[in-house]
Amino acid sequence: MKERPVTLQRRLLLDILREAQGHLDARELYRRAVEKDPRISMATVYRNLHLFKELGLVDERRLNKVYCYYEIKRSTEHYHLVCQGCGRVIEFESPAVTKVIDEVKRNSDFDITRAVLYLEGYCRMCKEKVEN
Amino acid sequence: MKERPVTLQRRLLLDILREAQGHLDARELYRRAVEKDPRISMATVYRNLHLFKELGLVDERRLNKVYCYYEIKRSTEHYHLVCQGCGRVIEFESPAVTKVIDEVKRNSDFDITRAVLYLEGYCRMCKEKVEN
DNA sequence: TTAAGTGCAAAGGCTTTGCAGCATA
DNA sequence: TATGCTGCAAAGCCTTTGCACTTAA
Repeated sequence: MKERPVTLQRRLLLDILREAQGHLDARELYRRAVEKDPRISMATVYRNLHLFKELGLVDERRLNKVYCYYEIKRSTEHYHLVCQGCGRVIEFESPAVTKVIDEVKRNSDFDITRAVLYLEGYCRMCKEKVEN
Repeated sequence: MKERPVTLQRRLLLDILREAQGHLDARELYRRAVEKDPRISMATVYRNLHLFKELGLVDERRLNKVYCYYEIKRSTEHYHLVCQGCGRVIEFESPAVTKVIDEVKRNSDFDITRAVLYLEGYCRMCKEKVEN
């Protein structure tokens, strides 16, 4: 494996991602990073997000938005629920997804490496707003 | 409902989408449209894709790519399998997905309007290439 | 006739890249 | 010291928008 220097910027970005405990987009990650290191640049954010992804440290998710969300990879697989009203993103786990994957594996010649699932809808608050 | 003139461009774009029987991105849709009408512009493609989406005629899918795929809406729900080797996109249906949705509905306060699921992996051909 | 759509070109928004200087190992 | 990273600014891409002209109804 190639040597990768541990720079201050990398440490900072990973710390923020870990602290965030959830999906951040590049812009938000940058915003938080600048608070601690005003000299950090957007290019560094993007370059390191790509690196982290390559190293398997973070997951990149495109929740039907223009930009991506990034989050520290965790041991348990989880999926997302996106509220179309307020944009809130909620995570959930679902053993039933495994069944879907198995079903597809049986019926196709694909080697499945990743399942991307997200559900769109309205959370309780936004649902009520729409009804009134 | 608002009056919507049926323009030549709209007819052409819908025809292409219908013929395609699957996911096209804006660029490819434009490429095919230009063959029949060299004067059509990319702006028209985008404007009409938005319109079709709004009218519920097409579905917009972001299969973890920079751009979106568009496809004519069909009666049966289906999902996508994307090969990370060659980029091929294969559609599949899965009743098991319904179970996942029901599960989430029961466990959350969300009103779910749409499920986005796609699986990534390697098709048989690409799998073999990787192994050799 | 007239409201709506189209083409063109320019601008937007997110992301990538070239390059010179800087930092890690 | 040498390879690799950073900041900056410019460029790339996909998508949207302003405006004058054209078209469907």
